Amino acid sequence: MPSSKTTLKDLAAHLGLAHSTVSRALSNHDAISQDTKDRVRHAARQYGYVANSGARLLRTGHSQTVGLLVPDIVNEFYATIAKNLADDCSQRGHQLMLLVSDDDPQRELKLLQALLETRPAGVVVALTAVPRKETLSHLAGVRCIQFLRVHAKVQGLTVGADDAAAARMAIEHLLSLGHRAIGYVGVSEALSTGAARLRGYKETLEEAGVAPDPALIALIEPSVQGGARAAAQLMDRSPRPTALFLSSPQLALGGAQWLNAAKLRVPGDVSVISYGNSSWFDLWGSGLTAVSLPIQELAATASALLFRESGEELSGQTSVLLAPSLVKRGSTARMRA
Amino acid sequence: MPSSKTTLKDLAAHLGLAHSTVSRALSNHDAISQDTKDRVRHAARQYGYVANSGARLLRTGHSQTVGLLVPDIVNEFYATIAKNLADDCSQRGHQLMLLVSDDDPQRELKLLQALLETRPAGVVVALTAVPRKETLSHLAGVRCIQFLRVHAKVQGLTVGADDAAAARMAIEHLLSLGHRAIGYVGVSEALSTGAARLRGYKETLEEAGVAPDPALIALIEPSVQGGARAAAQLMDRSPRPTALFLSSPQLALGGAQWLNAAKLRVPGDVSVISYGNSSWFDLWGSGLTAVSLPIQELAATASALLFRESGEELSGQTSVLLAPSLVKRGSTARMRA
DNA sequence: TTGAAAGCGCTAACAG
DNA sequence: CTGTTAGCGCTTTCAA
Repeated sequence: MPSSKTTLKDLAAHLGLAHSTVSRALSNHDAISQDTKDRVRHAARQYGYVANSGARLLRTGHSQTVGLLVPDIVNEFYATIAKNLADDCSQRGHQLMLLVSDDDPQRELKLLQALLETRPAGVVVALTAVPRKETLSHLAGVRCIQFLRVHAKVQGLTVGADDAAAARMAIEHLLSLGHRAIGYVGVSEALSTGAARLRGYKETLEEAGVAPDPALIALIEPSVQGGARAAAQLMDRSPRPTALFLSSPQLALGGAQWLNAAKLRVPGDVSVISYGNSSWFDLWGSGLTAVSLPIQELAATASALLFRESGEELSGQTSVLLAPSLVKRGSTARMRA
Repeated sequence: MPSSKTTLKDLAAHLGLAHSTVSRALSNHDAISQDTKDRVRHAARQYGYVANSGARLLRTGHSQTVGLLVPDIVNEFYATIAKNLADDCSQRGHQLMLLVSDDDPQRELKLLQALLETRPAGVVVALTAVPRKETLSHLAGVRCIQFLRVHAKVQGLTVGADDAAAARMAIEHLLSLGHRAIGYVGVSEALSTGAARLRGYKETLEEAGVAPDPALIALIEPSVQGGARAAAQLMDRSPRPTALFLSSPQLALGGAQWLNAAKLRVPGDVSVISYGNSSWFDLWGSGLTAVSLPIQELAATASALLFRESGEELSGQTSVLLAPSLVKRGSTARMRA
């Protein structure tokens, strides 16, 4: 009669063993005879024994739980890190707790508190722009990897993309095609990613002798709707920008939808370049030129760092910054005279 | 000195209270004075007290953990149910454990076993095509909602789309445009979804007096690469099919990429219709016609059912089947004479 | 190679 | 309204 109510003691009683012996057999302890292990495992299977992780946690003081805190799991970036973490967890016998903050600092705090109750082995986080103070202090007590978004106040390792370099790459590409009136659609500077991209945009323009025009900069929440609204705002001006840098895949999606709806021709009426990767980038028109992130590699790196042996110490505050690359497709072209 | 090593007893000692009183204060028990609650909460905050969920689980016998078992979290369907579940969990003070099977039955079993160790409140699953027997028996002991994919052997509620009706809708659309040689790209019949869609395809053709041609049916693993390969296989035949039904968004992505690469014109050379929803469907060419799922509604329903009060009993084996709808875009056209 | 025993931190029944 | 007490199931010494 299989039942998850069976305990170690039940098994032990059935087998005429001490429950400590059963425990050792199940955890494959050296000092247990193969015969005993076999008998125990058979009985466990027969009874449908399922260990109680609570008892283990209580005894050992820590769990095999790993947390992943992200603003949005539908976003391909975060889904990819989730996939990688899940893979590594299942290989190593860890569990993955998913915390979705929806970019709400209060919710983020609540989720993190609940995670800490499990005494997790570690956590990978992409924090909200302005986290609660308690969130930060909670994070100080855990092994923590920051993914993409980086807060200076959080210690631990950091895995991200070189966002400033990415923006620079995008703008240099547009400049090389003769564009000067380049619109920027981005997210709040409160986000490390938003700040870095905007900085890259401005600096690159300035170095080329083009003064950044505040009217060509639209900062907005990182949603599809936001992208559409920002594109509308920029393209409805006159004179129009001749090129657009959409600084995230979400924003790019909204922008692309709006451009389609507005019947603007790309790159005829406006060149468009995006940041990031999405499956649809090579499907839209003649392809959407983009500065691509090594997203898979970023995710794999974050996961590997989380699970690294404490032997291979990296200095207290280390950051891995991966370089983006330009993928030219059909949406950018030389500016018409 | 905040530290998550502080226990209830520490707090109690500091406050000169019994630890049971502290416990009650923290869980907002009725029979505790407001003053005591305030003092306790203040002290807890001050000491950075974090409860030990293991001790609670050990004592109560159940956790607030909810599991989500899916084959692939990058897939938008599953990411959406994850988002919905995460939302509801955080509202109700539950935790979300993410189990990604990668469509591997053995891994699926391992993940489920680990989940059961937490004595979860429930689980939402999209099982592999042929799960291990133990997986099924484990599921019998938990509150379980099947999402999209349905196994007859698993009891509990079921939330899915009417896949047969969806395929029928797609094929009827193509038939009405004059197509007869309609290729089908789908997944294994071992999956309930794969079987239902193929059945809808065949039956609809037969009812229209068209004998399904086995050479026009490509069953393949549900990946982007699979979609590309299947499209190639079907379109390289001669005579070519004049229309293609791509029976999942993943397959559609692969198919679209292959058609682009092969420089086939859509709908000029071939009409294409897909199943499901993806952000890029209206961005590809003049738009990809699709039979759309109420994906958000499905996810919300599954989550709501999981959290339903046991009061609102639904009969033992109930299934919610939501209807798809046809979204006409530019990729389907009347067959050329 | 196995057994005996202690105790992790919490909740809840019972007592006051 | 608060205190006392027992015990959840497990791991891990220490003994044998």
